[in-house]
Formats: sequence, structure tokens, C-alpha cells
Amino acid sequence: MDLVADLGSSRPYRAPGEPTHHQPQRWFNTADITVSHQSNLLKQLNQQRRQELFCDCSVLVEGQLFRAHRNVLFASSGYFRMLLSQGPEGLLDSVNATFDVFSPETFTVILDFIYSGQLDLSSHNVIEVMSAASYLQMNNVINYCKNFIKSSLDISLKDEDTERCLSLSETCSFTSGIGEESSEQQQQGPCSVSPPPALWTRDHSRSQTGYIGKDQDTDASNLALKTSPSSNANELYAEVDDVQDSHDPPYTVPRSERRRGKGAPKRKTPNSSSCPGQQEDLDIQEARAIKAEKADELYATLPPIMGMVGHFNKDSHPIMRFKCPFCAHTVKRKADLKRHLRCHTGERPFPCQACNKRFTRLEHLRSHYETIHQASKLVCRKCKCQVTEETGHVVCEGTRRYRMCTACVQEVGCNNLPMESLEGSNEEPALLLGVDGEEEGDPKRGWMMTDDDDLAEDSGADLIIQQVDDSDDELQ
DNA sequence: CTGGGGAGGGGGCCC
DNA sequence: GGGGCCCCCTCCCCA
Repeated sequence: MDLVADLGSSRPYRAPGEPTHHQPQRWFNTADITVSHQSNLLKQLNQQRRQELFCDCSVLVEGQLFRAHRNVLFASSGYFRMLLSQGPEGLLDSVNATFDVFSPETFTVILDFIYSGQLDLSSHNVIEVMSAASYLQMNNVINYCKNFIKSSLDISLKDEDTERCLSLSETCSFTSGIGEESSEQQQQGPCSVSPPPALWTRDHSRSQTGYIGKDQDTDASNLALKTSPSSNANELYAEVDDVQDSHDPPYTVPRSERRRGKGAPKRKTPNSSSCPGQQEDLDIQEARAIKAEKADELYATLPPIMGMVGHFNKDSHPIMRFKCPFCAHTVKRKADLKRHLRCHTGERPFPCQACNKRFTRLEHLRSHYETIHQASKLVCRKCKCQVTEETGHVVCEGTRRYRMCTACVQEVGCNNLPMESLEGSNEEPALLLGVDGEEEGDPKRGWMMTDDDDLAEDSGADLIIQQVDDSDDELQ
């Protein structure tokens, strides 16, 4: 009997004793056998689970007990694989897992998927299912969820319709192909949703830790990861920015795409906008409000705890790490996860008051401001020599500022560099004052701007040399 | 074409 | 938990 050897082959299989000709209608395809067999096997296992036959594993989810088969869980979930293979010896005899990080309903969806290949996703449960799948390290489920979300958001049509509905679509069901369940390599799955043609999320490929793609993510997966639910907020940022002005590109596109090329047209500043009508301002504010709302909604839908047992310490106690629901990255601290999540959500809460550029972290904003707008480096821009606060003349180029030594200033020639009168030149109203001209209450935040601020982008305007008393410019 | 430097972004970890 | 520092990496510009 060479049935086994023939499995997987697409050519028709002829049973032993079968006439070799004249009865073609009795030939059948081994692929059909495989599918049928797997389907029956899965059905049998599912039946056994429902009847609690041969169940050797108990899973407690928020007090609700689920019975299942250890080998099935092992084959389906990286988490259970780790639990079964790395746990203390005693665990192997009687498996009991307890979860409080997702609901019984969510685990029901997961378990049903494991035993049936049917993933019952809806707009209400997709985030939690994805988070649970992430926790349980079920990459195929994660991918189905991502595809579900992507298809719901229709993000590939980013530029086509800014009025499109951002809400997730109605309930639908993703079906796993039989036999794909245990395949970690299964990234796209049988669902019909295809990834968008263009990526517009931030480039993670240069992440030094390489957390994406380490254990589970192929390139295709990376694409999906980057366009996971966070895309919602991400897109909102991009949308608003597109509306806002062309000079400030979406914060979520790869920098390679954002950077101005040599021959690229000069950016438009908000002030020089061709039609900065009042209605447009209102639209921008409205879009911002929607953006904030949607981002809040996104965060609100995230489960409160996204933890995972990374490994066991020498006392066989699990070490808790926080796992990003959107990628394979784990961190020790929840605060670090929160910070990390910004790279998925596109959230940039720290805008530069001087140039409107936004940053994910305060320290990046500070660094940017000090480098670009404050000329904090005591180095001559031209000859790279060290200068002091006395010898280093500050050159203003739009909102950019840098220092030049006396020699270089003379070499360039003051006539070529519009010079601001030293008297009263120390102040930098646009940078240190609020938009309404009032001084910021918190000098620490003096270089930050609110979302309502509408300051000119660095326009590369006239160069200005000024003697600056840095003590006045100190931010903190 | 290539290497250096600037700028930005992200992770780990300390306070 | 937030702020901040350090380090590293990547991208881009420019000589």
C-alpha cells in the first residue's frame, strides 16, 4: 500500500486492485483524500473535545474551565509549546494553564479555531483575539486578524477618500485551510484579503534588535505587522498631515520617502499656503479631533494587560515580559511597551514649536531643538573648530541656528549674511513665546507647541548672525 | 561611487 | 510610571 507515499501528490491515486483503464470515473485525487482525512480528523478531535474525551489539558480562563488535548494545543500554539517543553517536569503530567489576560469568549474563539479552522472574527473581538493570539503565539491567527483589520480599514485606498469610514466592518469569518493550523510559516492564510500595495508606515527594518522577523515574521508578515490595527491611528496622522500642509509629510511614512530629494520642490510653509482658508483650518481641527478620538479608541480597545511568559528562571518561576500586540517585540516594563507602541500607532505627541515637526519622545524633541534651533553645539559649522559662547556667533537660517567662529564669519562676510542687530536679538519670540505672544508658563515646555499652534516651517529664509547670550536661551 | 557626518528613531536601563 | 541618558542603527546629504 503506497497510499502514504502518494499523499500530497496531485496526481490521481489508483487504489490497489483497481483496473488500470476503462474506469476513469473511479479515479480520485489524493489531495481530496488528504483534505477529507484531515477534515475528519479535526472533526473527530473537536468532537472529543466537546465530549471531553481523552482531554489531558485544562485551561482556566478567568474562572472558566476549558478542556482540550495537549498535543493539539502543542501543535497550535507557541505558548503551549513553550509551556509543555520548558515547564517544570510535573507540568507534563497534568497540564493546567490559567489566563487572566483575555476573556473566556476570546479563548473560545481561539479554541474553536484550533479545532475547526474557523476563526470567528468581528469588529468587536478582533483586537482582543489578536492580542490573545499574540500572547499564545499563534502567528496564523494574528495574521488573519491583521488581514481582517486591514481589509476593514481598506488602508490601501489611503489617498483616495479621506471621508471613508474607519470603523471595522461587520462580523465575518476567516477560515483556515485544513492542515495549515500548525504551520508557523503560514502567513497569509487562505483569507482573501491581500496586503496593500504601498507601505506607508515607519520603517522598522533598521531596528537594531531585529525583533521583527526573528522567530516568526517573514517579509510578508512584516508588511502585515506594520499595517496592523495601529494603522488606524497611523493613517489618521497621515491624513491630517496631508490635509494640513504638504511640507510636513506624514509621520508614518518611511524616512526615505519623506526626505526631500535634491530636486524636490520646496516645501510650502503654512504661512505661504496658497489657500489657507478658514474652512480649511476648521477641517484640520476637526480632523485632529477625529484623529485623537480614533487613537484613543484604538488604545481603549487594547486589552489592559499584554503580558507573556518569556521563560522560566532557575526556580521555574515564569518571568513576565510585556509583549507588543502588534509585533514580536517584548519588553520588561509596561512603560517601555507604551513607548514602543508609539512606533505602531504613529503617535507623536511632542511637536517642535519652531518647525512643527513632531516626535515620539520628549528627549528626541529636545535633542532636535537643541541641535537645529538652539545652536547648542559649541562647534563652528564651517571649520568644525571649537568655539565658546563668546566666540561662536550664532547664525540663523530660518528657524535653524548654528554657530560659526569669528574667522569663518569674516571669511563668509557679514554682507552675505543678513545680520540681526545685537540689541534685542537674543530673544526668539517664535520659539520661546506662546502663539498668542504670552510667555509659556513652563520654560521647560517653551519649545513645545500645542496642536493649535500654526508656526511657519523652517523656510530657509535669510541668514542672520547674532550674538547670543546662551543663558537666556537655556531651556531648562 | 563612496565614505563621513548629521539627524532621527528605537531599545535598554537607571533615577 | 515618567523622564532622561546612553547606545546603536539607519537614512540621507554632501564632499
